[in-house]
Amino acid sequence: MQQKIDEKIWNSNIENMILKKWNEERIYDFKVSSNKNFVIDTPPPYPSGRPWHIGAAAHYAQIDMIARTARMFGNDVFFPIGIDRNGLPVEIYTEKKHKIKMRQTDREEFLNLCKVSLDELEKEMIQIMKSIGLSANFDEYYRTDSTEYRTLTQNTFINLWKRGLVYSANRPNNYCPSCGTTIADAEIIYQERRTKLVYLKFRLKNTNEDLIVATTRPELIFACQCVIVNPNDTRYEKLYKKEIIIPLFNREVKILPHHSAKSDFGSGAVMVCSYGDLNDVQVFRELGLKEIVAIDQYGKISENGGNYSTLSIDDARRKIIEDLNNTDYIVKEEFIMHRIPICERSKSPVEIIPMQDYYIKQLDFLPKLREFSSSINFYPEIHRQILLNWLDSVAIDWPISRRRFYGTEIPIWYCDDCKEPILPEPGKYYRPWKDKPPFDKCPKCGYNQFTGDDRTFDTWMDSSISPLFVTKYSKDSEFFSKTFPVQIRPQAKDIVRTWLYYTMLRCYQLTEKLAWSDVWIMGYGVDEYGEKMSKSKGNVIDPFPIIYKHGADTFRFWSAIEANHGQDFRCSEQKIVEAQKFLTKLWNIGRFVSSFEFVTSHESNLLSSDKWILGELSNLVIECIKGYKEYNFFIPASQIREFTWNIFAAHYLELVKSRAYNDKVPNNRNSALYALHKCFSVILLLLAPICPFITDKLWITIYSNESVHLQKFPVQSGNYGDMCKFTKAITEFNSLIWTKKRESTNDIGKRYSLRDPIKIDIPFELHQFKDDLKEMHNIQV
RNA sequence: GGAGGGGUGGUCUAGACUGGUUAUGAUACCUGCCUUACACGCAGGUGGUCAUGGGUUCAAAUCCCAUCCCCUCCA
Repeated sequence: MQQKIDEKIWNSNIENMILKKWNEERIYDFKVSSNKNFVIDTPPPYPSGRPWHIGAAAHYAQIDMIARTARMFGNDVFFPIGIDRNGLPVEIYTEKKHKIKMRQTDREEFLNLCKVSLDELEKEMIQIMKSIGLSANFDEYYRTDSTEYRTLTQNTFINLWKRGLVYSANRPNNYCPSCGTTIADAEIIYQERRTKLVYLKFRLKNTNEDLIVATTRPELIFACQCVIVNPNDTRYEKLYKKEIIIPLFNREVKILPHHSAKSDFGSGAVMVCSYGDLNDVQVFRELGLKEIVAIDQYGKISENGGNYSTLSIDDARRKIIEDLNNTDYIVKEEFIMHRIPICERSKSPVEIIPMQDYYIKQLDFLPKLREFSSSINFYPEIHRQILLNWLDSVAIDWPISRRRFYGTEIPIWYCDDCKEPILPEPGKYYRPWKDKPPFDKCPKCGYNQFTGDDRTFDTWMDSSISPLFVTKYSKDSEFFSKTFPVQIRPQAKDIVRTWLYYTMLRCYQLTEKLAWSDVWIMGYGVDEYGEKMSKSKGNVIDPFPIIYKHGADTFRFWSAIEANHGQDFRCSEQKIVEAQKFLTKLWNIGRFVSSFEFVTSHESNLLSSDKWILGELSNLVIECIKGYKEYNFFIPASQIREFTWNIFAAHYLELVKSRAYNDKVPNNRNSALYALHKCFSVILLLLAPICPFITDKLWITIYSNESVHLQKFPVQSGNYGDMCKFTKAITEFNSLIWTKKRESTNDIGKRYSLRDPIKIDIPFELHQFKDDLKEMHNIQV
C-alpha cells in the first residue's frame, strides 16, 4: 500500500495548473440543447476603480457555484461573462486621473481616455474572475459599450418609441449654476454651512392674524405653493386648508399637514417652493402641486420672479430680504448650521431646477410586474420583499436621458426648423452628436438641417437588457427561442430596485415575458465591523493578495460558509485563514484514504461500523442536495465540514483503521475500504461546486481520469439511515474513553497514551460495534 | 422623513417562518498530548441575563406589543 499523495498540505499554487487543464480540455463549453439549457444572467460588473471589491469577488465565486451546481444536476449550462462599461463613475475616475473636466475636454478625446481607464480596470477584474475558477465563457465576454451592445440598446429604444412608450417631460434635476450642467446624485456632497434663517409673517386670508414661517431660502418665496405643518403639531391643527398670503407677491396658498415638517425647526411651519431642496420635490409630487420655475438654467431668477427676475441667486436673496424688511414682514433673523448639497467639483450650492427629459412609461406596467414579482422564485424568499416594496413606491415614469458623455447615445436628431424629433431606423449604432443624420429631409416640414441630441441614456437602459443580449435577441432567433426566458438572475440585494426591476420592466415591454424563472439575491460583503466598504471610508479590502496568498478554494469555501445565503457577510482575512484549515484536513483525509485500494462494490456483508457511516453519509447527501436545490451554499459547506471533520475523520477513520491496515479476514477489510472510499468520493462530489480545485485534484488522483466536474451529484440511496441512531452513543463512548485515558496515569505515574490498553465495559447498545471499538481503544476485557 | 434587515459566550455565526430535553459551529483563550492521514493536528476545559421591558403559553432565543442600539436602501 502506497499513499498516492506525499504533501501534507494542500498547496494552492497548483490551482493554476488545474485551471490550465480545464481550459485545454474545455470541460465547461456550452452546447445549446433542446430542453436542458440553464442560462445564467450573470451581472456584468462595473470597473469603477481599484481595487475591485472583495465582496464582489465572493459574489462571482458563488455565481460560479450556481453554474457548477446546475451542471452536476445534469443541465447544459451557459455562463456568460460581461463587463458593464457605461456610466458616470468612469467619467469621474478619468477626470480625477487626468485632472481634467469633462465639459472642458473634447468629447471624442474624453471618450478615448475613459476607454483606456476601463480597459485597465477591466483587465484586473477579468484576471480575478479567472483565478477564482469561474467556469464561464471568457472567450466571448461582452462589453456594454461595444457597438453590438449599444446597437441593441438603441434598437430597443426605437422599438419603444414607435410604440408610444417614450415621452418628453419636465422634471426637477440637480443643477450646478457654476459648472453650468446638471449633475447626478453621486456627484453631490453635503456640507454643514452657516446660514441665515429668516422668520416671515404670512397673513391669513380674511383675518388680522399672521402665521410665522421660518425659511433659509427667502429668495424662492415667489415659487411657494403651500405651507406645511406637522400633523402632530397641535398649534396649527385649526389652520388646515386655510389660505395664506405670500408677502411681496400677494398670492394665496394653502396650509397643509405633512409629516416632513419638523415642529421644532423654526416656527414649525415650512414654506414649500419649487425647489428649495429634495423635500420640496417630494412634497410637490405627493401633494400634486403645480411647479413654478424659480431659477433658470443660467442660475438666474426666472421671469416668474417679477422685479427680481434675471438677478443672480445671491443678489435676489439680498434684495428680497431688504424689501421684506422695509415692508415689515420679517419677525427675526438667526444664524443656524444647515446641511446643504454642494457640487463635488465647484463646491457651490446645487440648485434643483426642472429640465426637459425623456421618460419611459412604467406606471402602466406595474400591475403586471407585481404579478411577476409574486410568481417568480426568490432565493432567499425573504428578499422578495425588497422588490414588492419598491413596486409600491414607484410613483413617476422612468427618466432615461442623461447629460453625460460616456454612455449609449440617444438616437434622435431634431429638425432645425420645426424641431421635430426624428429617429433613425434600428439596426445600426448611432452617435447623433458627431454622426451625419441618416436621412435628408424632415418628414414633417421637409427641411434639410438637423441637430443631433447630445445626451446619453441612463446606464440601466443598457444593463436592463442583459438577458436579451446573452440569448442573442433579434440576432439568432433559434438560439433565442431555446434559451429565453433564462433560468436564473443572480445579483446583489442593493440593486433590486434598479437592475432587477428595470430588467423585468424592459424585457416584459419587449418580449411580453418574465425574463427568468429564478432570482438569486446575495447580501454584500461588509468590513470586519459590519460596515459597508467604500473608498471614502478607506475600508476596502483588495481581494487579489488574499486570493494569491490563500488560494481560490480557500476563498470560495470561506464565502460559502461565512454566512447564510442572503445575509451580509463580514470580510476579514482571519476568517479566511480559518477556512483554509478545512482544506488541509480534507487533503490529509485524502492522503489516508488514497493509501488503500479503491473497492467499488461491496453491498453484501458490510460490518456495522461501515453501515453506520454509510447511513450518516446518506443523510449528508440529502441535506446537501436540499441546499444545492436552493442555491444555498452555506448548507452544503457547513454540513460537509461537520460530517467530514467531526464524524468521518474523528470517529469512523479511527474505528476502521485497524481493519483497513491489517485485518486477516478479507471481507472485513474490504467492507472497510468500500465504505471509506464511498464516503470520500461522495464528499468530493458534494463539495465540487464549492471547492472545484482541491476536489478535482483528489478525484483525479484517487478515482478517475475524468474530471469531477463532469460527474453528476450522488443519488441518495436511503440505505442504513436507521444506523444514525447510534451516532450519539458512538461519539459519546469514544469521548468517555479519551477523557479517561487523559485523566489517568499508569503504574509508573505516566499519563496514558491513547494506545495504552484500558479496561472498560462496552455499553450493550454498542455491542455490534465491539470489535472495532476494542481495536480502536485497545480495550482489554 | 419612509422602508428593509439585524442585536445569540472575547469575536464571528447556526437555530426563529413551523415554540418543546443541556442553545449550533468556528475561532480566540486555558490544560494536556507527536496517536503508523493531518501539530495548519488530537483530546478536554473556561466562557452566554439569546439587546431591554411587557404579553400570549403548561413551555419563548423562537410568536405578539413597546423601547433602545447598529447596518443598509430610498427620499
